[in-house]
Amino acid sequence: MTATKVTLKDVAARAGVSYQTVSKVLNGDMQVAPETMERIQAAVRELGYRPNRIARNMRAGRSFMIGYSWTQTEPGQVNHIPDQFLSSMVREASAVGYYVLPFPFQEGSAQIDAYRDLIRSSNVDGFVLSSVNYNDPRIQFLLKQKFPFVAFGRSNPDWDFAWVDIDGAAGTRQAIEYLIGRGHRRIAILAWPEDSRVGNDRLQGYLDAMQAAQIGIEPGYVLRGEGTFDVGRAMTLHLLDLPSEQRPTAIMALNDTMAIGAMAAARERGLEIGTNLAIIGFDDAPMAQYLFPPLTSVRQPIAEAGHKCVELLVALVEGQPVAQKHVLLQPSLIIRASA
Amino acid sequence: MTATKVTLKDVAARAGVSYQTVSKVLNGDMQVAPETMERIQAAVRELGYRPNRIARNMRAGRSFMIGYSWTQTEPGQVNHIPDQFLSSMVREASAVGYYVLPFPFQEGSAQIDAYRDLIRSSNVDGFVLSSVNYNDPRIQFLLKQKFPFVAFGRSNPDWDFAWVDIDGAAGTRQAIEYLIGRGHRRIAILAWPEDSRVGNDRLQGYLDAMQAAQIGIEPGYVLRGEGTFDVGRAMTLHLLDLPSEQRPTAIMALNDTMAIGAMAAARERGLEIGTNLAIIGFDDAPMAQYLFPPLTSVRQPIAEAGHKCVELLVALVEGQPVAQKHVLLQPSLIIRASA
DNA sequence: ATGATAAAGGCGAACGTTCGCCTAGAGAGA
DNA sequence: TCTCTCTAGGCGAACGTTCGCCTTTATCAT
Repeated sequence: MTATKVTLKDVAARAGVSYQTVSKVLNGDMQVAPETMERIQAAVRELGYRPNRIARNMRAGRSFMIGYSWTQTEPGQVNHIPDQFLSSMVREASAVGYYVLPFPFQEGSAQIDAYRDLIRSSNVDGFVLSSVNYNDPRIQFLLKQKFPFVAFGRSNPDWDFAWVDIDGAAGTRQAIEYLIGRGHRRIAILAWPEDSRVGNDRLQGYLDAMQAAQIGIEPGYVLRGEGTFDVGRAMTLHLLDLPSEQRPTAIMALNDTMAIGAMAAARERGLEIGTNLAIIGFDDAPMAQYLFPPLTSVRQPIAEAGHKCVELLVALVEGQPVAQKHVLLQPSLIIRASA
Repeated sequence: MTATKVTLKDVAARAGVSYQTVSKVLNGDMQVAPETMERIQAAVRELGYRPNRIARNMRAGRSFMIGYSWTQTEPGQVNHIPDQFLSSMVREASAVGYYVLPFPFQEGSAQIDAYRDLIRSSNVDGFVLSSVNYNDPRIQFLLKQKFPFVAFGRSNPDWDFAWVDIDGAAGTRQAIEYLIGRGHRRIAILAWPEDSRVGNDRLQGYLDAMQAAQIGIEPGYVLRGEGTFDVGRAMTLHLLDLPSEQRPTAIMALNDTMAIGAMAAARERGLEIGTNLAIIGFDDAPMAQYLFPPLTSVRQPIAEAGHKCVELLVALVEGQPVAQKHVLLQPSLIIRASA
């Protein structure tokens, strides 16, 4: 209705009280006569008053914003995770009166500068970090600054900070146990470079499951490389070209993109996936269900992770006691036709 | 270094001038002696001063934020578009001194309430809308409020507002012309319900290309339904079960998800995709290249669209003259093995 | 010498809140 | 009647900027 901004003073004038009184009444900080209350509420309604968030934040010395920088998916890479994670954070943040402020991911020292700038300009009350790894400089920096943050993912064990993570080892273990239960013994794994914390975590699940089943780890079955289609395909071709008595009967990849590369390789070698060769991925990308055959994969509770990150961060920011600073969520194996 | 917030007054005290002078100097609004300039800059550097954005926005009566509500991808749907679009907006906004404020998409009247609230609370200076359709209530509302916004997508032709869109008709036309050039005459199209503006736009390209080639439109070749895998598969099964002299030799789908459904159907009928049956999708989802066979698809310049939306919106917000209120971007056909 | 002009910088006010303290009046106990 | 207490609400200040206007001093032409 009114084009111009409605302020507390406008409401106060209409209700016949001082504007500070309106503020207090709306915030429940003051007892007033029922009749006054009614007048104030009517004025608010009629004018369509909403508190000016900027002024409120100014006064509070806070911004009620959560900074979040995310690695954009490189074009051509299949990655639905960031999208889902952000979406879930936005929903949860909105529910508790916060907003998520996404800012561009940057490489090198510019990255820390971006975080520093946001802190100094009072733009955010805290951060959620994703794609964390060993020795993450952002964690180091924020710890030193004593600035509130929550990491989605673990880092160095001796650093003390709040994190939410998905139990990658458990995911892989579940998948490998499933394969073993189906009678597989020669199980290969397409893993990531050693500097990837997530990769090592997921790999550990493989090692654990194999050992628990008393199957020796064949070093030649543990391949490491970047998590791309091409690498997954090349590794699988290598495995399939082993002499037939050494050739694995099942292959697990640490992400779906590699698994899809593995499927392509199997097709090239004329193998029927799911019968001649079992393949399992990790991530349960939306496309997994539409592949031929549909890909068995480990699904991560991404939405819940986003939710937990925000919940934890808000508690930290507001100085509430935090029940548990570490949240480890369990993934689940989605069984389809590929294994 | 300093844990506490550094303000203009701190800088001023150290430089030995009034804090207003510091403000003006930093904003280039004032000439000072070179020596004073040097002292101020040194103080800024040493204290690590950054202007408090909240206070600055308060004074400016603006927030330098762009509101953006996006339909989260339903789990199981393949949609990389929103992710890419948001990422591009964030980058561009950051380059011109703005931030993007994502807020949750809501259904029904709550949706307009969300926009209204953001306006009234002075939270955003403008909006970018995506997933617009005919009679979009958000456009109606924002036009009435005279609040700045840019739509990613067109709506009713008689509404006057700024938009950025991708020329869907041109994309489909290009694909159909390619098919015709390869000798196809019996070309079917898996289209969307009639209430979808985007769907109708893309369909028009099919009609245009067929007419230009003087190929009559076979009504049975134009199928409409939701853009899902199951619908795409069902439609394709229907087409493939036509008597052989009526069976289409090529099928275009208005998105990749339907095209993947079509591929599944073709496989079920024992057809070799790319030789016995040509299939083309739309969107060029990241997975398209990894399908078997890799899917020919129409790629949209999403990043450029995000860029243009922000550019246009910022011009509107700042009252700069806008060269063109309508931007129509051209998609391109990515040819792979499926057609 | 004098007034005009420009350069360098100070000062008060305002943006819209919230917060703490103050006050006018009413009611009540002695 | 006097004081004491409670209630309902007013008032000034402050958050950190930016903006407009004012003051001081030096420079210069007359």
